[in-house]
Amino acid sequence: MASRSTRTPGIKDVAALAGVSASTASKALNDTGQLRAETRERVRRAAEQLGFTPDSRGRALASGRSFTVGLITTDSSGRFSIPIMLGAEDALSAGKMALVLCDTRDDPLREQHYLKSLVSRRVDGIIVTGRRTEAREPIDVPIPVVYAFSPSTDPDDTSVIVDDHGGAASATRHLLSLGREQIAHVTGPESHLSAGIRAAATMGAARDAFVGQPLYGEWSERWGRHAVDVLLRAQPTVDAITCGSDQIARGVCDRLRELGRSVPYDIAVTGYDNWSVMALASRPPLTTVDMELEELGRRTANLLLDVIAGSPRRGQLILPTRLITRESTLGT
Amino acid sequence: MASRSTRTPGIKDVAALAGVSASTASKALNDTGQLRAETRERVRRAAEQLGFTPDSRGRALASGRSFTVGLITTDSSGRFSIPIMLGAEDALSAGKMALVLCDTRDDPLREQHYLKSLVSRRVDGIIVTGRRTEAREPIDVPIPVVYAFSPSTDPDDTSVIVDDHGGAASATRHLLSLGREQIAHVTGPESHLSAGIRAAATMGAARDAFVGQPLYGEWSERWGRHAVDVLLRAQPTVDAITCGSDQIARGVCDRLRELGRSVPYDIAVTGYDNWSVMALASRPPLTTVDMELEELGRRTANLLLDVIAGSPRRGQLILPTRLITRESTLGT
DNA sequence: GAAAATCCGGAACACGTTTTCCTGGACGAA
DNA sequence: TTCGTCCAGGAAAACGTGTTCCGGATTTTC
Repeated sequence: MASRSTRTPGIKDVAALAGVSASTASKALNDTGQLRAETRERVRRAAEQLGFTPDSRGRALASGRSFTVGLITTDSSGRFSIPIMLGAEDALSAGKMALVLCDTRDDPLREQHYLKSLVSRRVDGIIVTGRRTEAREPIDVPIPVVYAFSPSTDPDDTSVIVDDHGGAASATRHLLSLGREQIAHVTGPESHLSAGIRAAATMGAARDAFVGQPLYGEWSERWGRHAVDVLLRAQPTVDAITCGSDQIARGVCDRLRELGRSVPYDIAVTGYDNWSVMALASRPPLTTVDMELEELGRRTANLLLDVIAGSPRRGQLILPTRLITRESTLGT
Repeated sequence: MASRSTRTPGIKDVAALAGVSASTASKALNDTGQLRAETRERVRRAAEQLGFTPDSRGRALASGRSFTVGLITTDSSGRFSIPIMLGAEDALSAGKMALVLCDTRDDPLREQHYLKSLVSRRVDGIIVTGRRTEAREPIDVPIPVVYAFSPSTDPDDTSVIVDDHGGAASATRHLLSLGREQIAHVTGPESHLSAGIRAAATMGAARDAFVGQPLYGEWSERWGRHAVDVLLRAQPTVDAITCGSDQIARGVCDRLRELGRSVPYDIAVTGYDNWSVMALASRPPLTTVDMELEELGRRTANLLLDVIAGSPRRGQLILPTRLITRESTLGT
């Protein structure tokens, strides 16, 4: 009875079983065209009986779209790319789109290779993301592109980025609202854009309450611990420390505890990133700024879908952060 | 001169420019068939001039393959899935395959949805991975499948897993070789397969040197800290602690330091996972077991490629771990 | 110089679907 | 009865590539 071997059934098999033509079967299954309800139902039953699944390669060819988008990340082992990726994947799968993953490992050659591959697959769009907030060179492809987290250097490109300034400012305002009057800032390398922006935002929001200069170092717990020593020597009366990352903040908390300073009663501490393994494991748990990267990924994907659908939205979309308050800044 | 608008050029455009037929152009570009070298070169130049990129949808349709594999993960935010994913992507991209990402978020409904989508895309194969080492129900698709990290409950399926027993044993043997004579074990929930296996392996390798019973708790720094108190009360002369995870080990180290016990001189400590943010940030840095998950991802992908190519390799492939020695077990 | 072998390239088809166009029939209205 | 309208469904083209087959052209061989 099996026509050939047990090949996966095509629409023609369904059509044959239902006693109609392939085109009629297509219309029946896609709820298009003019068909009798009875015919539609018959085709539908035939499809179910055969376990028919439409071959999207054929569909892609016919529709001119591939229902696939590519995600190019320079470094997906980084903890920023991953939530973005997941958010994008979530939003895309809701729209029946698939996401193909391309990790360039920061290698321009690999990036070229992936771009060719994506163009060759006639991907409907591309999301480009990076591990730093610095703007990056745009990619050159005849396909809609949206940049996430790292914007394109071309302001006419579509980019979705985090409001780093607002995030840092919100942490500082939170400390001010708790009555803190001497706020210091410990962060990563001065050469990193995000470190500079967060430092500037902190100083801007703290105004007279800011003490000393931002302490630039590296994104590590060790630097956080060391910075405490430096800071207390210069500013012994400091009552709050905002940090450029949760790692630094955790180091700061550890060192303060070792020195017998109570967090938050003597000194309040804030982090940045809401990286749960740091923010929650810290003693005490950290008040921190969540960049809502998964939401950023979702928004990026939806923006890309809009562009694909024909309504391009140029320029930078700046998404707000969210302040998560925990014990490291409890009110006194 | 442009035939229509600035459409992306097809092979027919290349053929027209080179003054040959489409089929000849195909042969020229794929180094197949019988063509004069001069013709080949002419076509090649035409392709380059037009910036021609073959449409892989057409190729997929014609070849019956999609050059795509799906990766189903129950939870890609987990830190185990990510390196596996990256390794797989790396191995696949070398073989001109693309990886489409499906994060089920542990929702059976989403899993079904993704499976349908992958089947519909006529994916060449599927990699299934999970965040626990427990075996999982196999998926039912007419497509080659390889399971990574979480094997299939069907022993005839192809699975690639970590040698958890060997990993834990290697850490213990390492401690024995350093002359440690009273080894304890602190790990996660007893209900977790990996916790049980690692505990059994530790006891088996330590033999008489094992003291007390494995301490089961949770995979957290807090439990590690607490376990130290429990352990020192019962076994005050313990000189080595193997932990079921780096998080636990970090907590253990922290608490020991607070109690004035030196790691490694008084008590040596080992972790598990080589999760850099824990293992390197710990004081002191942790000797730990690296499951080499990226390599596991690569092996999985290559195995899948083999299956796709027609040489199925059934059963479980158990990959070795690697012991990374750091200061937490320095020789005395 | 003719037959055979070799080389080159084109035409046609296959892949699976969607879509456009078209036909045959049913039905209603004049 | 006849014409027009509408509906259900079929035939064919289109998407872009790879592959198979075949004929014409060129070279080789006797």
